[in-house]
Amino acid sequence: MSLHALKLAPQDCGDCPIRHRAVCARCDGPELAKLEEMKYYRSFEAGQNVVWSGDRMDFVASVVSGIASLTQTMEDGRRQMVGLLLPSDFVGRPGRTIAPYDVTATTDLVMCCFRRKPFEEMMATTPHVAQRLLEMTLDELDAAREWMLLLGRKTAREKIASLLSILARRDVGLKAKAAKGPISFDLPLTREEMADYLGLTLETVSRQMNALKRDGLVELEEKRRITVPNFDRLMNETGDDSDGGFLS
Amino acid sequence: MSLHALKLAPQDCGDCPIRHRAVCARCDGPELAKLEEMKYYRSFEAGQNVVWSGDRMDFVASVVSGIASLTQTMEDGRRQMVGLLLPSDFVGRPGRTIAPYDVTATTDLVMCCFRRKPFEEMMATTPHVAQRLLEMTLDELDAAREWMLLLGRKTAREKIASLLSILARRDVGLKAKAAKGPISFDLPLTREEMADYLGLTLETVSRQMNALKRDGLVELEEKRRITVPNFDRLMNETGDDSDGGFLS
DNA sequence: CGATTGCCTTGATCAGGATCAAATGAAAGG
DNA sequence: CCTTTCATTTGATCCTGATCAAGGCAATCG
Repeated sequence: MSLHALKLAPQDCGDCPIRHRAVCARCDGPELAKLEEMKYYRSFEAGQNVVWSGDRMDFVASVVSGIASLTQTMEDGRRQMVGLLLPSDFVGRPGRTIAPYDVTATTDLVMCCFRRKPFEEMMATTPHVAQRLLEMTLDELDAAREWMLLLGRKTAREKIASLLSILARRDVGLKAKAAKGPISFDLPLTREEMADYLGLTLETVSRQMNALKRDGLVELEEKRRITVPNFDRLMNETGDDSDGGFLS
Repeated sequence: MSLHALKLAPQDCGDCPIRHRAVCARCDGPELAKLEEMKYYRSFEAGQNVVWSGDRMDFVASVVSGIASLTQTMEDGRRQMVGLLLPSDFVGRPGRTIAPYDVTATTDLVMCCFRRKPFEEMMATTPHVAQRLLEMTLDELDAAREWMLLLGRKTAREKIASLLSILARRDVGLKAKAAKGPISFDLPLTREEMADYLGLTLETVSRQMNALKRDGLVELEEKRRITVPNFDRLMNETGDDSDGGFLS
């Protein structure tokens, strides 16, 4: 029986473009058994809320399948996505009981949960877990800072191109990128969610998507099905360095 | 003899508005001695560069005094600040040798450094240090996400008000905030640095600063000396929830 | 002392996205 | 089949903040 969240070690998926965020990549003795017995699963439908900002959250979890988003909302309704949780990403902060953001299932979602109290106790006695969690958190911090550059300084077109290239990489892997073949994938976000991710309005997202289509940078056969004929040409629109230094 | 970075435990400075980020708040035996013998100090003048993005960085450090900033720059020169390091903040990522950002001394700066290799070794054998570092990193991640909301969704005026209220809190503490008296502090940033922090141009920063002054929300006797007569009125301009849930 | 330099302010104009409004299209339901 | 709903597109207009261009002011230096 598989312990999803715990078995994914980075070295197990060398090609994967996403930084895997297994809770514990290195422990395989009693700690794993302890985690195994405290875990449980929860499923959510697309659009369903997982926790509200301000709620008590007495579990930590990692995403098994599907996508969840973290969003912040201002009183007047302005919204900003601040995190996008992909499979194997971790959510919940040891030591903090109140959720600081809304967590929402963007697609159908399965999470592997651990009650916070025993998880924290285990962390205190198992150095590997704390270290792995630190690594993961540092990766997330780097991603957040990349995102800050996007929000603060990129144009609408660059923002869209950046998001699409992130999703393309995630779905297809760096190998495919190197291969320079066309890349196809499903957009897991609505126009509005994309707008919340990018700090734009949904109208601007729509217009810029169609602009990229007009310019032949992407093909949009079905509104939510994207094909990128030439990844490098898309990258040129992102404003990022050509190498796209994504992983360390 | 003081081990600056290590002696600051959160509970030692209850009033301080800034989340202290001591490397090790809880260890006080052999680990402290080990850290003590591997530490060394480096000083920088205002404006001086500490590391360039892409450089090899074979130390980790914590800020003793002064302010440093982390910035990202695009090829065409657009710049975004992604971190502001205040005293007791930590910089440098265990496990990563290449600096992902430019680190610059914004004011005169003293840092307490540890060579990376021995620091990492110590981390591996001292669970408290990894746990403390995890806490600090999670705090930083929360700050980054707050910052993302600012960059993505706030107006120029709200951005300025937010920055000023952060600085005001830092310099004076929550107690003073509660006391509702006027708050004075020195701006440690130029208009351009503020702009890079906020995702604006320096002209817009200048205009909005003067607008806040005209509206009586701040007083600017000397361009870099700020007085906030009524903190709550400034907070109302930030767009944040009134409570200003700053710490946990 | 005048010249230079760095930082800040101010003004005029422009443009990228936001906003408001309406239409389209596809899927779901009665 | 018609209606409803939701996601998306498209159009017209507006406005915030960017851009371009000068000018002020204080500190520093020759």
